[in-house]
Amino acid sequence: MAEDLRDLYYHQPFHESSPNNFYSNSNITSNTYASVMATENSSLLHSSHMLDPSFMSLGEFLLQGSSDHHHHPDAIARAFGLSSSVDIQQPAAPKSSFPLVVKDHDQGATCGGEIPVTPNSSISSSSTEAANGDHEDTNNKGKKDKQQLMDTHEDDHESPKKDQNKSKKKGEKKEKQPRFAFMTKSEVDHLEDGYRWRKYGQKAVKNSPYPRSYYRCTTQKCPVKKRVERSFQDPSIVITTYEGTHNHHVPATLRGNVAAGLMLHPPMSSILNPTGPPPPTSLLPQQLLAQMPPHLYGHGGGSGAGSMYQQNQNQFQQQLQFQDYGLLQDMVPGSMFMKPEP
DNA sequence: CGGTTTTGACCAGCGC
DNA sequence: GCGCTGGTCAAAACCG
Repeated sequence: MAEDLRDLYYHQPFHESSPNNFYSNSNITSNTYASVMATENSSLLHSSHMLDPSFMSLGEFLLQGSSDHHHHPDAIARAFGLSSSVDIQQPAAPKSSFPLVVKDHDQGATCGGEIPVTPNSSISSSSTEAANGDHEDTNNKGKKDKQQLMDTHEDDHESPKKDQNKSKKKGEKKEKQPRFAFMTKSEVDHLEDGYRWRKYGQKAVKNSPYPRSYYRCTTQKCPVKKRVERSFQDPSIVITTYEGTHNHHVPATLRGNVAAGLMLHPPMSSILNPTGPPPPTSLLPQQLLAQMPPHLYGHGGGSGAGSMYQQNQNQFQQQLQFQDYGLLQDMVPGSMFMKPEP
């Protein structure tokens, strides 16, 4: 069953469209969607609902009523490695479409981002690897092992690369890091999440004009990495994959900004409670912001620069002048898909 | 000048 | 064994 689920999840087709200048960090689109696509080692995966082919959108998930204990909000926090609970309300979101996209903030009409799915369709390209979990599960399994080993070596400081590789034991298995991916409708690839990231690689993606970028948390000894790539079938969609759990708090220098950003960002509030008052601050832990795809709470910038965040914040404020954030009314099924343990 | 990004090279795993 | 691919390294370039 898990395999079926993964198959469904991993074979999300995307609309084909022409590339755009997704490298531009200067623009924030009017559309920002966020969706969680997959996670490993997540307690959420035990929910029988996740086995429903219709799946559940992030919005649905987040907003699942407390009556459904399978989807207690705490599970979300747990999924993100958090501890705080969230008061979540039931959305009136359709369940028909798939994959699901949570509309973050948007100018209303252009709530595209809804990605129709053909059950038998498949994504052959690794450009969708983040969404294509069997890729990650198979191809990356060994690579992740290597990766972790290399990471640990990094901490040791810094023997030549070849020595690092030589010193690796083949049999050693890397501990599986919790991982989750998000689909985001955004022109900005790398979005501010409160943590500082350093780009350490970029690779061309097979069958895609868009490269995949590799980032590592700059905090010492923090193992968290993330990959950012753009869907080649819908270039407006960014797929962000987080791997690992931060072993530290959000960098202090960014906290204020992030927190401030939160206050200014209706999207998150709307997601949690579309019609009601802003949620209590306790509902928006920094960790949640940091661990969640940045897009869920608005736009962020590149690799953790405060200036970038400031820039985005300004842009967001500009958006505020024109937008009505009626998030959940327009919410379409999103893509919070929890990838079950194999 | 320190931190970040870019980018070509390198390596391991996998399929054939 | 070979080629392909994804992931990472690390020197150079870039930037504030």
